[in-house]
Amino acid sequence: MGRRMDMRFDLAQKAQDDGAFVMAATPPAKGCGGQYCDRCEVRDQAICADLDEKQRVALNRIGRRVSLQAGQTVMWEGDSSTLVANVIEGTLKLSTSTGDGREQIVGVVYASDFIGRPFGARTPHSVTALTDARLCLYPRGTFDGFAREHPALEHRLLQRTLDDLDRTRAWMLLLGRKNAREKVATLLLDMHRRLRADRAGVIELPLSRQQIADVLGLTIETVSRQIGDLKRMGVIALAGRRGVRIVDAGRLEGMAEGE
Amino acid sequence: MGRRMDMRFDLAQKAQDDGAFVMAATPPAKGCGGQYCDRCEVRDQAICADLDEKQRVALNRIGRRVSLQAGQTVMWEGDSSTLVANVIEGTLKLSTSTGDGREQIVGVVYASDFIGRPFGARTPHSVTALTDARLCLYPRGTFDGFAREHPALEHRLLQRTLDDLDRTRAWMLLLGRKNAREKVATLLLDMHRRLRADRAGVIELPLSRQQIADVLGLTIETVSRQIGDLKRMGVIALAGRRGVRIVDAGRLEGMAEGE
DNA sequence: CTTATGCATTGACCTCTGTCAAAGCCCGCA
DNA sequence: TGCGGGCTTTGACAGAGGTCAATGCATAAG
Repeated sequence: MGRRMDMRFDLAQKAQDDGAFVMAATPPAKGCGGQYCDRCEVRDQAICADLDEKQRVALNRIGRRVSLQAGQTVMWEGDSSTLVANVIEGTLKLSTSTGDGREQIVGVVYASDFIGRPFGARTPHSVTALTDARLCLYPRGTFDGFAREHPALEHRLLQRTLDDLDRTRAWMLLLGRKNAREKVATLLLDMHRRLRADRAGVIELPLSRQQIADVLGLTIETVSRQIGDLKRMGVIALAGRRGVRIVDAGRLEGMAEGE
Repeated sequence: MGRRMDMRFDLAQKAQDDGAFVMAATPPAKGCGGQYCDRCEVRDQAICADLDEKQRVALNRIGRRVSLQAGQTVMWEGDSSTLVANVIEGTLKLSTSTGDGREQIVGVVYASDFIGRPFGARTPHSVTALTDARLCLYPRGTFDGFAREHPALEHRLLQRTLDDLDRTRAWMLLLGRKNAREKVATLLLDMHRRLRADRAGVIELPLSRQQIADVLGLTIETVSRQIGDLKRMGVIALAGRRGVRIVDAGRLEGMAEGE
């Protein structure tokens, strides 16, 4: 565990520095009269979708756009909860760690997803950008107040949270009861469902091997071996470090279920 | 896996029969004018806490009380979502299974908790009584409508769902990254926090060894060995099959964190 | 109080996954 | 185009936890 732990602390340190830098360097919030929303890429999927023009302008007034680079951390596990946000673009991870540095990724969020902990004092997990990303960021207290006054927003947030909970519980079955082969197969299928493949059918994974291991509760070596096996068996094909093409989806699905 | 699987199917079958029987045998719903709520044991903790008298009467009119015996299942994974409920008394488990019968308990719910999947078509996991229990049961569609018209109720539901999600994600760290000793220690501490100990300091676990294994992603044998070790080390004492007394809480906490 | 039944414990063994260590190979950079 | 560093792969080995099987022991029925 020594090796792994050291690496963790390096990463955490690095991310923290980067994160602090970016947050400080972001221009101050300014009222932007809703013009962002009009051309917002996710406005029909995000929790603000059911707000009318006037409400959206009001919400916009309390938020601001922020850009993140891959690797930057927006929120830290255990910190007091001061920010929430909509993801406009990019992929981020939610993660927790044990005291001795073992990490578990507890969620991966995509464009239009919501992050942060509204109505609560503490952030229960860290949030880190896996790719470059853009957020629509709100101060938590202000957002809470706005949400309480807009049931349509709260309802959307509830729906989203219920869906997250379902997905998270489904992932518990994977963590507790699936073996390495089933875990890797399930993840590849899951990513294939969420990410768009290019014309060659290749998807670009937003996760490194170590991060895949952290999602699946495995080590990087086991992940590497499983992916290698799947490639040798002709079920998937690899394109560089992050590219994957699913060659035999049926067989991969069978493997995900342990057949 | 053969042995385990057979047992699973027996259990599932048995529970299903029992469950069907009880649900059919329950007297039909009748308007009860809110008199149940007045003496409800959980009315200040459940999601109905913030409703006023009139609203509570209206909610009560769409619900009914149901008693369950230990082992009975109220909802099945994958079924269409037709019921939601408040838990008045007792402990229940939420569980999912793989196609070949491996089970994972994805949640344990106690008095005042909410069960079922509002605003969704499918029940994502089964719900089974671990002890005798009493529920305040609502038809899902009717409940959904009521909730949409009562933001105070939806807000409580949101808060509860956010808390559940936090707890569930914390459990993912345990499933993915903790070893058997840490898992068992964590569970015992968690139960000790939730359940009231008698004057001798003994808590009665609502879970059998197999169910503990299903919560922790272990086998019954590993759970048994770990509990045996903790007893031999003098960290806990056992009283019958279900009784546990924590002798050295500090040491147990250390073990839960992997020290 | 005795007995039967099912849950729990214990033991022996094995396998999957983790650990440690050494190459290998992308990919950005010069 | 060549180089360097970090990520990834591969190999050898160890050990935690799973599997199979037998025994022990609460609990409830008689």
